[in-house]
Amino acid sequence: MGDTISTDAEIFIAKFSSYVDLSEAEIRVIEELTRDCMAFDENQDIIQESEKNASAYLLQSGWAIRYKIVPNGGRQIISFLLPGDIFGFRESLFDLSDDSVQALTPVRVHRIPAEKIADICDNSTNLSLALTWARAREQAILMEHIVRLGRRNAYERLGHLLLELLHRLQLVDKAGRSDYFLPLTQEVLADTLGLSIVHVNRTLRKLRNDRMIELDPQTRRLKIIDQEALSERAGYDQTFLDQSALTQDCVNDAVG
Amino acid sequence: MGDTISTDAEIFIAKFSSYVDLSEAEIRVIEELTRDCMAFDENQDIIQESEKNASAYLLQSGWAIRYKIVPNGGRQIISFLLPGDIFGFRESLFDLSDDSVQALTPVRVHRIPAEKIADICDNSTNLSLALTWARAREQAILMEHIVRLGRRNAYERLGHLLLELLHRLQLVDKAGRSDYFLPLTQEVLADTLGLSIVHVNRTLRKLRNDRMIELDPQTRRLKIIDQEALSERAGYDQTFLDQSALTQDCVNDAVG
DNA sequence: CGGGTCGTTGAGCCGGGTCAAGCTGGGTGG
DNA sequence: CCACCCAGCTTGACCCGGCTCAACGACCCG
Repeated sequence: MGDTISTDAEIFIAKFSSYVDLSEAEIRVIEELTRDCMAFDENQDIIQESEKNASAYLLQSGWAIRYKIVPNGGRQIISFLLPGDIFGFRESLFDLSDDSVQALTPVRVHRIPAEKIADICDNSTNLSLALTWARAREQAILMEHIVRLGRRNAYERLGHLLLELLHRLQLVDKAGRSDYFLPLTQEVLADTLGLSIVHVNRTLRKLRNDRMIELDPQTRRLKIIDQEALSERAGYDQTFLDQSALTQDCVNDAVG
Repeated sequence: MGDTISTDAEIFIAKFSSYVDLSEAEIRVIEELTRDCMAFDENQDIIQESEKNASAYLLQSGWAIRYKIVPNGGRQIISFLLPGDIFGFRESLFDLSDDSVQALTPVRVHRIPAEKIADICDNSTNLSLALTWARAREQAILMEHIVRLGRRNAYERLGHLLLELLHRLQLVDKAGRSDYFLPLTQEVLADTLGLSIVHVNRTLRKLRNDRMIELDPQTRRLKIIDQEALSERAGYDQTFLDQSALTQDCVNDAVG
């Protein structure tokens, strides 16, 4: 993550620009939104369970997770929040949302009060569309996670997740061609994939032995050696992430 | 489902009314939207994989599933679509959405072209909010499904799902106090819960033996004998479905 | 130097999968 | 009206992927 970003707005401008043409004014709006910023430490909660908080957040840097605790004490990680992601809007609609968002690494976010969101959406179809698109994409990722949990074995789950993270990070320029910084403990992987820590450990070993990945537990650098082979083996199809798949036709239809 | 609905609009009006106050004009919009209607037979696809179709659907009657096929031939059911549900909007944003929607029973839907959606949202904050809320709720259900698959055993998964369906059906007046018509084969349950057919069968038997449920495979009538006990046993908390949890504060914030 | 967090490995067990067979009831054609 | 078929349900026997328990190792930090 040693890249240099001149302003915090850049990552969001780049992300949105890949599927809509932003005007000068819209770019200025984004720059204003990203002017002030909140920092969270590792393991600190960003949104607490049952917090009534009508605002959204732009994730500037670092990794976060959305998770729920089940009655018997277990934790299920629902999704990863990566730089460039937007979150927290849905929660604001419910009095009680029983999921929480927590920083996995030091994190920087930009908070957007709900009234500002409404204001922005009213005044810019492009930005309104961007928000709609971000939510649609988030939903596609959740659906893929359901398939991963329901119909894949441990080896496939791990391979599939590692590929998804690679591609999501690449879209925001936070990964190399085949490697990235993976700040996850084996416990976090286990709680994401519905597996035990021990089995995650053994499955990672298998992936290493098969020369699918290289992972240095010290530096936390993950390298996917053969994306093609791993995609095949894990049943990975990155269609669900493609933002280029948004056609201008659809855009026009959707905004009327 | 022998209830009498004077017009198709009623179910949606009732649903939306539970968290926003609809104006006369908005009610007329809904009535117009539900004027014409498409019918699908059992097992017929409503939205095909990779269909580029910029429209949304209101589900009037019947059950449908959203699912994906995995490379090795398995099927994962991602969600159930019940009367009163809205679907198909997200798909319209992507060129390729790799999930499909299929009727489980005979189904009636109202199709809404994308430009009409945009038009409606522009002219009614209430209806725009309703759409936003419906999406948020759908996402909450997906998240709960992830927890179910990742951190619960077969017994809990089944119990949890049967309770969720009861409560969702009750909200649209399609279930009794503790029983409903469940048009699902054990294969459908298996593909939803990430289990094998055989194990679903045995687990249903356990639920019956424990006097948690009664289920007649012929009539397909399911009765949940002790909701309290089953909720406890399955770790079920219906918070994630509560629409009353939408506070007026939030509404005001969200629409600015 | 001691404690804490995370990773690693072995041994044994069990929840749930697989395979295979039989059952049941409704639908269809002769 | 019966014979057959077929989809869905049921049950038994066996197996295996993944879990649990337990111990140990490696590193970091105070």
